[in-house]
Amino acid sequence: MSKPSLPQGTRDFGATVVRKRNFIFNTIRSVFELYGFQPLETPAMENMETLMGKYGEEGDKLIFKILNNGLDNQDKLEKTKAGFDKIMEGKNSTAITEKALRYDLTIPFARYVAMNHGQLTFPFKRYQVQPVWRADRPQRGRYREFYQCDADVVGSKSLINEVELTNIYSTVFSKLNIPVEIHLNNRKVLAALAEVCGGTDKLVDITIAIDKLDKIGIDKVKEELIQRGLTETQVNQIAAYLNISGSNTERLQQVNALVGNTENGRKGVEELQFIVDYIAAQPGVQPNIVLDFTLARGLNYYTGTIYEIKALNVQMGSIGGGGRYDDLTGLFGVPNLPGVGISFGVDRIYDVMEELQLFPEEVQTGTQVLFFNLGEAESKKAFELMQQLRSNGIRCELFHEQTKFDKQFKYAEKKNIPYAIILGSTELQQQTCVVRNLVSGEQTTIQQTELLQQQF
RNA sequence: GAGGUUGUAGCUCAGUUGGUUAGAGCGUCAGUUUGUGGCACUGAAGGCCGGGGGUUCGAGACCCCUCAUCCUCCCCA
Repeated sequence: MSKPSLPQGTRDFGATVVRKRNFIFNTIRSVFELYGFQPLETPAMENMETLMGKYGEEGDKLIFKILNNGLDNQDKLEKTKAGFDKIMEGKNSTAITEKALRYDLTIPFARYVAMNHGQLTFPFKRYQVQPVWRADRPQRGRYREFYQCDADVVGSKSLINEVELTNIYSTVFSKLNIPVEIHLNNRKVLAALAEVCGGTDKLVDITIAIDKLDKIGIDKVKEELIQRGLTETQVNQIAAYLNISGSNTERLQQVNALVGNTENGRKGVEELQFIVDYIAAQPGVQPNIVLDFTLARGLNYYTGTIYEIKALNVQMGSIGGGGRYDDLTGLFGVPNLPGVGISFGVDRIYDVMEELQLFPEEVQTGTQVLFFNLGEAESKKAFELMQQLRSNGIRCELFHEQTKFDKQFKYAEKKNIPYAIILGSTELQQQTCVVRNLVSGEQTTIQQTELLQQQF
């Protein structure tokens, strides 16, 4: 028997980690609720055809497929073999696999909306916090099983939704104490850039290349653009676009000068302007918005605003992203339902908070009070008192067996329990107990009847 | 899918040009005379050196294969 192990890219979470993760989840959920979003949960697995073709060619490869049961059924041998041949050609076959693990939360959401659009009240605002799976190669900040926290609004074209989502990002990260930049762009601006230089068919090539700007630098981007078949004049135009800098207002002016003469460019600029102005006018703390025209994002269903969250002071990929899509449910036969959504990458947020040491210490308090076990009659009394404290909402436990003080103290210390209640033969007789603060070392003897009034 | 890194005690790692019985720190457990922890001291347990094959009188070390791991690219959260 070899040592037990975990599938690549998956993790166990111990008590400490779960508490920290829950702190993040609870913060995000509470903010979603604050903005009027409602919870939704969908199954871990979806039908293959629901997922395939939605994430681009690369995406399809990264979907975890589930092998059908009963492939050893001799009656279906021919069918199974034919199906396997198709798989070998890189195609899919429902004879071999008809289910797959959820790859993100947006497509299952779209599927849900398409299935239930008759019953839903629009605009429909939902949030969803569940794990997703990708057959990616794991590395720093990347796992094969990880959680996403999504919030989407469908059935509304209003840019106020974008403003709301921006504020959700800002509120969550300020509650978590993570300094971030909220990068904003608009697909229409990118489309306009392609129109102005290179033609619309070069849109994908251009976006892939310029998305890498901060990683590989301007010269390499230029190289890549040439490789992707753009002329030198076009590359220079794009370089001018990438050179846009200054305040958000200045950036908008510059981009407008470059692409504002096209319909797409005009609209994209207008939309970004709306969001920036709307937020600037709101009271309270201002979200840290950065207009970033190099931002592209892979998912090809985005059509308008796109978001990406960059944590400051740490080397980490984006910790959140999202965007607007004109017609997500169209893929599932329900056209004309526009929407916009955002996503939080909890696992990366966790890593960032760990690195910057941002978790509050209170997160780790489990048991508040440990009752010492000092004998049969003593522990019976302690048990009784413990139950009373519990009914008052105090988290406590009784040491499982009678043993010397040393062991019981050390147990409390290991588990970070702040209070010990000592009830030995003397206390039993006098109907008292000793309450000891394990952090300060102070202790007092009180009547057992006073215990419920004690502050922990 | 392409390239690289590292696999030795529960954890972090030493281990010399190949040479007796493979080490340290931390952790675990027990004790320092049985009602007050954190410190200190003493002691113990714990290893098919990732797995398989090869070279050699002799392999933790060298060679081949394999598995796992972490990282980079691609892509993404």
